[in-house]
Amino acid sequence: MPDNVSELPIERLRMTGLRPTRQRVALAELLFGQGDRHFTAEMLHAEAVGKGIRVSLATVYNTLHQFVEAGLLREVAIESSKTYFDTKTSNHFHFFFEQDGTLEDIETDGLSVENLPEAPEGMEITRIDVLVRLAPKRVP
Amino acid sequence: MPDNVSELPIERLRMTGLRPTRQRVALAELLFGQGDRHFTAEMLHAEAVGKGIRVSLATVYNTLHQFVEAGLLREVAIESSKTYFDTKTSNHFHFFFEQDGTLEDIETDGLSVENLPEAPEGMEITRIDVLVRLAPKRVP
DNA sequence: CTGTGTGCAAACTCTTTGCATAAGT
DNA sequence: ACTTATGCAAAGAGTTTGCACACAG
Repeated sequence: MPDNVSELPIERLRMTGLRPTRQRVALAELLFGQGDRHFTAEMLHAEAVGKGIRVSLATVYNTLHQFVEAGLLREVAIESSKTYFDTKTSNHFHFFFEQDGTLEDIETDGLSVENLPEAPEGMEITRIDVLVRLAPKRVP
Repeated sequence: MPDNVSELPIERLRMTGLRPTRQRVALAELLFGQGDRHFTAEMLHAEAVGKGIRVSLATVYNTLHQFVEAGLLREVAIESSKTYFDTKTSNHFHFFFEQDGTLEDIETDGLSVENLPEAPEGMEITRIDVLVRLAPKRVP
């Protein structure tokens, strides 16, 4: 497993035209090695440094934006001072836990928005973001 | 109309327990005098100053947060460095124009999200935010 | 009068940038 | 070699805070 797993991100980067540098490959391995993830630049930087990867916060920011541009990541719209990213780029929705500010994918199969009005003249819909906000149920 | 219109914000503020100071009344008049509005703290501050209202940016920030807490305003979740507020507090959705970063209410009574999964154990849904992202239609 | 609100400037957080150095092809 | 990426520190944007003064009740 450790043999070819490290090759995958390199391919992925090459295909997007990004040079597979040490830092980019390491970050890609962290991000795409496991299941879907939600995180901020600082969270990823801390994780990388914690695992002995030498990378600066500025490079993490640069890399994340490059990944978004390349379609490997997307940003999530929440009202927070921090920017959240998501490794799942296909159209899907999120639970947002207000208590701790974490995100979780909504398993989406049948999910849809009904009775959406027309896009205004000359505009087209590029994406629909749905954020379902959750709080601990208070006992009545 | 110009007679009692200026009284309304005062009532509104009293009911929420906020003292109707000069600045708060002036901001409330700007916000609730017309139809629904979407704006940032800086936008509102600029508008107020432009109309000769003497108020500091810090007070605008404080006031907006107090209004949110009082239920007179709500924040809108978009991925932007700036915080957007909305004078319409009832549940409704938004168009987001990616080109210029502006917001618009979606006029719909029938709009709904279908097949939403259960909230996780012990959690309840506090709100559902839907953001329909629009870009200029490109000619095929 | 008494206590809350305001203004200002400084502090803070998150993010971006400029430039010399390092690394990929 | 040639070009692009990285790291660092400093700058930048947006927002919050602390404290003296002002104002509403």
